[in-house]
Amino acid sequence: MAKRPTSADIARAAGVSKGAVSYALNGQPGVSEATRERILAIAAEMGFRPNLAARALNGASAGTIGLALCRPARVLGVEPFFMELISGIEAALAERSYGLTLQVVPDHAAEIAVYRRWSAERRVDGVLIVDLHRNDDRIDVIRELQLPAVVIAGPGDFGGLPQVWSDDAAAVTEAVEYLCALGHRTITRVGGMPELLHTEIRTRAFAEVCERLGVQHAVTVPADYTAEEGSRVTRRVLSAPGRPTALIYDNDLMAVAGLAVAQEMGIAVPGELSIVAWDDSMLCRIVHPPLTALSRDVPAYGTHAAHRLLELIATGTTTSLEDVAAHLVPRGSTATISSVRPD
Amino acid sequence: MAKRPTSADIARAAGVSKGAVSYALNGQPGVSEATRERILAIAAEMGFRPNLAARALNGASAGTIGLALCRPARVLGVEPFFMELISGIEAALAERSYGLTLQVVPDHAAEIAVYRRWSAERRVDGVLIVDLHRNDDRIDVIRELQLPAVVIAGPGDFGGLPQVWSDDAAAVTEAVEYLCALGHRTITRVGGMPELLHTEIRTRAFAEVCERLGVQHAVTVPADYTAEEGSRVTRRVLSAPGRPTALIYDNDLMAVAGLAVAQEMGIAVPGELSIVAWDDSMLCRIVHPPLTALSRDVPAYGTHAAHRLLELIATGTTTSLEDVAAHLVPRGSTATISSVRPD
DNA sequence: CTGAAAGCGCTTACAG
DNA sequence: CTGAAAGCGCTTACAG
Repeated sequence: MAKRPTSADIARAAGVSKGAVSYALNGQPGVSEATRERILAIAAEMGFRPNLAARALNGASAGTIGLALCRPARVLGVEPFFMELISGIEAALAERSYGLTLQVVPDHAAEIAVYRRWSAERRVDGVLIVDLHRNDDRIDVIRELQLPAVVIAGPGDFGGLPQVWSDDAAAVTEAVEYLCALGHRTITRVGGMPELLHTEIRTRAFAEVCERLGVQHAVTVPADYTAEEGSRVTRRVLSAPGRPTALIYDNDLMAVAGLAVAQEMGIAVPGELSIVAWDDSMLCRIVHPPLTALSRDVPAYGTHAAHRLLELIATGTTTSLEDVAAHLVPRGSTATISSVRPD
Repeated sequence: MAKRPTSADIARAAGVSKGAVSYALNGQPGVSEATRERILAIAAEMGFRPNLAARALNGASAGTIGLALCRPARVLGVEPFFMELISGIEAALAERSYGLTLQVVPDHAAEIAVYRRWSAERRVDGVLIVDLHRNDDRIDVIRELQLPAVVIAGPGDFGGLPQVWSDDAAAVTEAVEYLCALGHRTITRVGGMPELLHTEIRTRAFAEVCERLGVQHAVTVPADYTAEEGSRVTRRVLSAPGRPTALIYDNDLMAVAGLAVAQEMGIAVPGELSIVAWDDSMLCRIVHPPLTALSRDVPAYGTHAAHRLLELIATGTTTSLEDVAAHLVPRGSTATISSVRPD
C-alpha cells in the first residue's frame, strides 16, 4: 500500500506551498478561488486526509468528546437509558464527524483521574457529565482543567457549567396526581441512589405532592436501579402489613422486576396494585400488562446535550436547556383502586 | 491555570535534554538509573503528561480502538448484547489506558467510510468488527487500509483476520436436543437477520440437528432482533394451524416479546409452549416464567476480543480464539410436552 | 551514558 | 494573493 499523502505531497503536485494547501483545505482566505479549487481537486484525487495528530499539535480540536460512565457494567448492559442516551449523542456527533470516547469507571475518583488524563493528553475536546451529586466533586476538577463540559442534570448550580435537564419534579407530580385521581391513597416509590441529584429532586417532589393531595402513606425506598434490588425491595414492600396500592419506580428495569414479584406473590396488577415506571423503554411494553410509564425521548435528550457541547467547544459559550419533561403514558398497569378493593 | 508543562520544561527543571526526558519516561535505555529516577520524580511533581498528539505524530499509537455498530439506535438502546460486549471491551482497554471510540452507522457503506476516515486520520490503532456477513465487503477495505482488526465472528475465513468466536452450532444443537428429550417434535426458530453469518450458522445447525432427531416441523422464521418483530412473528406462528410446541429465539429481546404474545393469546408457558432464548441477560430472569436460555459470558467475549486486538496492535500478530460456547440454562419456560398435551 | 539536531505533518504569522 | 519559515511537543537516530 502506498504511503498516505501529506500536505507536502499535495503542495508539490499542485505546485504551491504547504501553507496554500492548508488555507485551501480549511476554507481560509489566502488563496485565490481558482487555486483553491485546483488544490481541492488534487487533494481529493490523491485521497488526502489531514493527519489528525498534526492538527491537534497546532491546537486544533481532537474531534472527540468524552463520556465517563460510573455505573457497574452489569447495570449498563441491561438498563436502556444509557444506551439510548449514547445513541442520541452519536446522532449529534455524526453530523460533525465527531467521535465519542467512552470510559466506564468504578467511582468518582477514577472518573476524575480520567478527566485529568483526557485533558492532559488532549484526547477529548470536551465532556458530557451525568449522574450529578449534590456538591459534586467532579465539577471543581472540570473547572480547574478548563475542560468544556455540559452537565446532563438539573436544575441546579454546577459551578456555572451549562446544563441540559428536564423537570423531574413535574413528572413525578403528574404521576402521583394521576394515581390519586384513580383513588390511590397509599403510594410507595422505589427510588434510585439517594446521592444522585435527580433522585433527591424526585424524592422531594414526591413528598410534596403526596402531602398536598393527602396521600396517607407516601414512602420512598432507596434502591440502585438494578433488577435484583427492584425485586428485593418490592418483595419487602408488598410483604409488609398495610401494603401500598400503587408503586412508582425510578427506572423501568426495577419496575419490570417489581411486576414479576407482584405476579409471583399472586397480587393482581392492576387489580390490586398499580405500577408506574420511570423511563419508558421497550421493557415497559413487552411485559404483561404493559407498564404505565413516565416517558421521555432519551435519545433526543442526548442529542441536545451533545449539540450544546459542540457549540461550547466551537464558540466558547453555550446556553442551558430545559428539555421537555417526562409525561405520563397510561397503559395496563394502572387502574382505579375502588373497583377491586373498595375502602 | 498554569500552562501544562512540556517535556522541555521537565528537561530544563532536571537539567537534562528533552531526549533524556523521553527515554526516562518511556523506560528506554539511554539514561542512567539515577537520572531516570530524578526525571521521573520531577515529571510527577510538575504533573507532566505527554501530549498525545505529539506522540502520535511520531508514529506512536493513538491509544484508542474503534468500534462501529451497524444497528438501528432503537435496537442498541434495548438489546443488552452490545452494551454487555462494550462493558467487556472497556474492561480490557482500561488495563492499558486505552480508549474506545464508538460510532453508530446506518449501513456498511457508511461503516466503510468510517474505517477510511479513522485510518487516514490515525484516530484509532485498530478496530473490532462485528456482525459479519458472508463475503463481507468490509474485510477487503480493512485489509487495504492495513488497519489492525479482530473479527468477532466465526468460524470462517475473513481474509486472514484473527477472529474471536464461539460455537453457535453446538449451542443450538444442545437446545434442540434438550427440547427433543422433553418430547417436542415441532419446533420453530425465530432467527436473526439472514444475511448475518452467525444467523446462517445457527440456521444450518438447527436444520441438521432437527433432521437427525426427527423433528417433524423445523422451521426458521427470519426476524430482525427487535421486540416488535419478535411479537409479530410469534403471533403469526402461534396463530397458524399445527402450531409448534417449542420456540427458539435468536436473542433475548424477541424471546421476551414472544412470551408476552403467548400469554396474551392464552397459551400456557411452559404447559403448552416451551421457549428458549439466545443470550441470557437480566431480561430472561425478570419475566414470568423466567426463560430457559443459551447463556454465555458476553462481557468476557468482548474482553477476549479486545485483548487480542491490543496484542495485534502491540506486536503485529495475534491468534484467533474459540471462546466457550453458549450453554443451556434451563428455567421455567421449558417443560415436557407430554404432560399437558399427550400426543 | 548524555546532548544537540532533525523530523513527524500540519497551521499560522510574516514577508514579498 | 502567494511563498518561505517557524513552531506545536514529542521521538529517535546521530555524535560526543
